[in-house]
Amino acid sequence: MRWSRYFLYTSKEDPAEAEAPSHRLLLRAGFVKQVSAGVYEILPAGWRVIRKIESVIRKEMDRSGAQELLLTVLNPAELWKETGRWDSYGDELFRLKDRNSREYCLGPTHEEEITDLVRRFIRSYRQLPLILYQIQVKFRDEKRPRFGLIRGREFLMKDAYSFDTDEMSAMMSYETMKFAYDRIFKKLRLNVVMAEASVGNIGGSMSHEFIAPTEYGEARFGYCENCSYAANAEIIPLPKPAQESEEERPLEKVKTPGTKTIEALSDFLKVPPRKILKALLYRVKDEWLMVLIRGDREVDENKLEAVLGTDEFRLATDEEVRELLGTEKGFIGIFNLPDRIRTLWDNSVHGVKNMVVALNEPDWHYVNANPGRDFHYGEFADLAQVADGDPCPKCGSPLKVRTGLEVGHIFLLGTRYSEPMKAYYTDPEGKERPIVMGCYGIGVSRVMAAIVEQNHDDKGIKWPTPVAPFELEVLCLNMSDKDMASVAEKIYMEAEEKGIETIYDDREESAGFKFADADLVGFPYRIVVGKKVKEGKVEIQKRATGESWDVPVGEAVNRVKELIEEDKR
RNA sequence: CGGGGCGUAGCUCAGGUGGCAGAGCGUCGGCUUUGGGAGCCGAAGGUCGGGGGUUCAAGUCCCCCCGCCCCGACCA
Repeated sequence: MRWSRYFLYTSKEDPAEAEAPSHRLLLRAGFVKQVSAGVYEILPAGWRVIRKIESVIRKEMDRSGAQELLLTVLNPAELWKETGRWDSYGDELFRLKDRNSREYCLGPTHEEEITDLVRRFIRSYRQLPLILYQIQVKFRDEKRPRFGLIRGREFLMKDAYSFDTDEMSAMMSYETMKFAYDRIFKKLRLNVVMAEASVGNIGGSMSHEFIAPTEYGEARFGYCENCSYAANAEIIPLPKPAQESEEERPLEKVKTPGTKTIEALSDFLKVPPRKILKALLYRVKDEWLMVLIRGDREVDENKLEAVLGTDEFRLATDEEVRELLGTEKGFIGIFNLPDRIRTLWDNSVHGVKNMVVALNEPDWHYVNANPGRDFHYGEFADLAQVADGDPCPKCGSPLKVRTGLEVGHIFLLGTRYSEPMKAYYTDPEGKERPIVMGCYGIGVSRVMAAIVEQNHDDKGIKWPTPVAPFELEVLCLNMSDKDMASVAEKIYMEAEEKGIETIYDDREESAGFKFADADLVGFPYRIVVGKKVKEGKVEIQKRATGESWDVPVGEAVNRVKELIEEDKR
């Protein structure tokens, strides 16, 4: 491909709206174009990357026995009503009506449609197990699309679904997919951690997330370097710590003017945050709940949701705190509580001695409050966000907690969909049984973003060879120099002939301009044709490492071919 | 959905107290230049996000709406 004819237009300046590196670089280097919030066009160079990612996925899915098909984007509402998700999916579902007022949605995922398809063809245990998959555009009307391709409202996804006769067999399908995913991410040169995850709304009994560690990420996960445990932070349990052995000091009431935050109170009293009892008032449906947690801890609202069994809760407003407790936020405590307030004590509070506790009186705190003597614990629960250094639930070593991007997620669904949709098969005894399902997703467009997040520097992208839009760029530094241009042309033709995916920068631009563009767009190898052609030499440069080699003109293409093949192994 | 920021040329942005619509980059034409986003000359390019209002006069002040980004909540 000649760059002078290629639909690839870079920009010298960072786009104003982008912050995350992948968002910024994919826009600036001309891979994608934004249409509206969370909706992107994928331009030719970007599409070449996507197609390579897809082909890696296809190869591994096919190899594991899965069969590709293509479901519809337009889903009839009836199927979604069968599983109850027409209502429970909420505003995230793009809904529309046809000219006859029949209701549809744009598929955000395809459990309903695939289950409908399978129940029409699968009748016998002899037809199972079965794994079907597709690569298709998905629609989710996210409340907050973010970071370009990382969280879009329209995005590409590979979704696979497994169908088995029983839980045991389903587990084997699940394991098969786990191995396939492992191979896929390795081939994509994406560093991922497989983490235990919660099943969430989709339902089911077991789930793992494949998280690519990145600075800009939405998933928090913890992992243990000692025993290789890894899990999404929201499901890592934190036990009650042991009782502190500190001697109990006498209770004291202290004036603490204006100390509305833990930080301010800690500074004022010269007491570490972990010695402060933090109290948060929640509105849960129509009831009140006070959560007590150590001052150095944050509430993980996913854990709170799991404990409460509902997501219908929020923090109380300033007015509600005033009305109910007669105090201000920052001075909420456990004393003189109205009976109708339920309390939940986070495990972290257990055993802490000589705490600072508010008493629902603005500008006053107790210091040296002790359990048993000055107050009594209530119901304990695990509600705290996991932090770096918390103990591994398997072996007790300190965990590392990081952020990342969830690029894949697999679920053992059980009969969550087959049961309500009556997807049954007949077993060898002639009895009807529900098919046991699993589902397996990879965010294809998000994978492209994740690769950029993990492979870039301040100049631009460094595409790993297996997913690069072109493997080689031939860069002619001066198009008006006849010798240079003809050598560059020859090298370009030779590279194409030898099956190297090559882009030839034949644009009439200055050397600096072309180098800067080459770094930005990030093709893994380039052959620079410059002044050294006079000595019969050109320069090979490797984007990932910055290495370069001067080689004779006649050897350059073969040398690059070797390097590329090595990378792809 | 709550909080914050922004919307002016293709892109990045400047335009106190209301008074002729601007710069750099990019584009087009010409000259010159070619190992790290070159230089000079010239040109084209705008419903100032949209609507309403105040005013002799609105990019600027007021009201309503829309869009985009960031934080939080939410999220297979």
